[in-house]
Amino acid sequence: METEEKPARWEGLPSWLLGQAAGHAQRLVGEGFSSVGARGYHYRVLATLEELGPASQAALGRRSGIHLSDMVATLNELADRDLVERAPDPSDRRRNIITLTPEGRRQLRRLEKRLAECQDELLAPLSPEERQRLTELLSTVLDHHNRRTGAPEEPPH
Amino acid sequence: METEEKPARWEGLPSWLLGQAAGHAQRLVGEGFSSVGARGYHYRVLATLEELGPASQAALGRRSGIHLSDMVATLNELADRDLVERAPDPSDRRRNIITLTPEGRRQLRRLEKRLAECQDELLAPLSPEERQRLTELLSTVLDHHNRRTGAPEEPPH
DNA sequence: CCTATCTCAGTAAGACTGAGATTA
DNA sequence: CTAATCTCAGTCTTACTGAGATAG
Repeated sequence: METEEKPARWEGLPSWLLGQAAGHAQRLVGEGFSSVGARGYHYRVLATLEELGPASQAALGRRSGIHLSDMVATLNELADRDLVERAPDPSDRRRNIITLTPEGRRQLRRLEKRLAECQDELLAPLSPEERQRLTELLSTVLDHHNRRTGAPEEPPH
Repeated sequence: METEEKPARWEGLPSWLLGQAAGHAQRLVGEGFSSVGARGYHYRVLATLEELGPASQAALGRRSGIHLSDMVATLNELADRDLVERAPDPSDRRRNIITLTPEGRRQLRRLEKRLAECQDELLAPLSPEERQRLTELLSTVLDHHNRRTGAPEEPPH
């Protein structure tokens, strides 16, 4: 009964498959994060903050790869929820010093738990060897393009 | 001198790798398309139109997976460039019949050429066997999630 | 009455651009 | 004067939501 639906001509293209798979990944992770009232930028800032310790917004942005202008909005949201504290730096009054609160650290633990669960759900149909293989192939592609498109490194000063 | 930059803790996660790789893919394809004044939706509509022949906006949307509301804007743009023609359907006055113009078909040929070049550039660092393997792994993941998330098929009627 | 079709306005996330104010 | 820091207000793409008008 015509349950047949031939795929559109673009559905076999690697760029399409990547986009679709990334879409599922983002949906899963996004759902996991939003189930505890967060989104991707929140996780990245909290994780960077745990790694660096108290830091300026500019330092957080450089390390996490988030633009300064987005950092402002993200920190507003995190501070509203008391997950970080924003205090002026007495030794350089241009800066804000951002500090992870105990509640922020607990939130980070929750987000990392969700994140791990999502990875597993994302790769559910693959064996451990296949998961490894996929990760390697993606890393190879990524290294190639990050080299020629300017890695997460400092641009011309 | 400290050219070392340890990756952030999330940079090895499959969901992150997928997102980054998809980002490169989208950038490459987007650049290819915009070099001839188009974007992704334009290609998808033109390709669907060539496959279906003249069709209503709703039919195009169902087949191409583009929302009706986005279809309106996309067809406005394509019609402005004389790549499609929009004419009322005399036999059902709710409908518009969309037709591919000769210039639209030429544009589609250009877009498909760009698209093929982009796939090659995207997978440049991989051997033919690796490209095949990556495609298979992605398809496996995709099939899994499309089954449980409602495929591009008709939802509850 | 109910559904299909088309249109318009708005949202969301992530990434990015530009401008301005303040201070080193 | 230059450069760094922070803030605010936009843009862009893809995808989706809701409301309304028209017509079958």
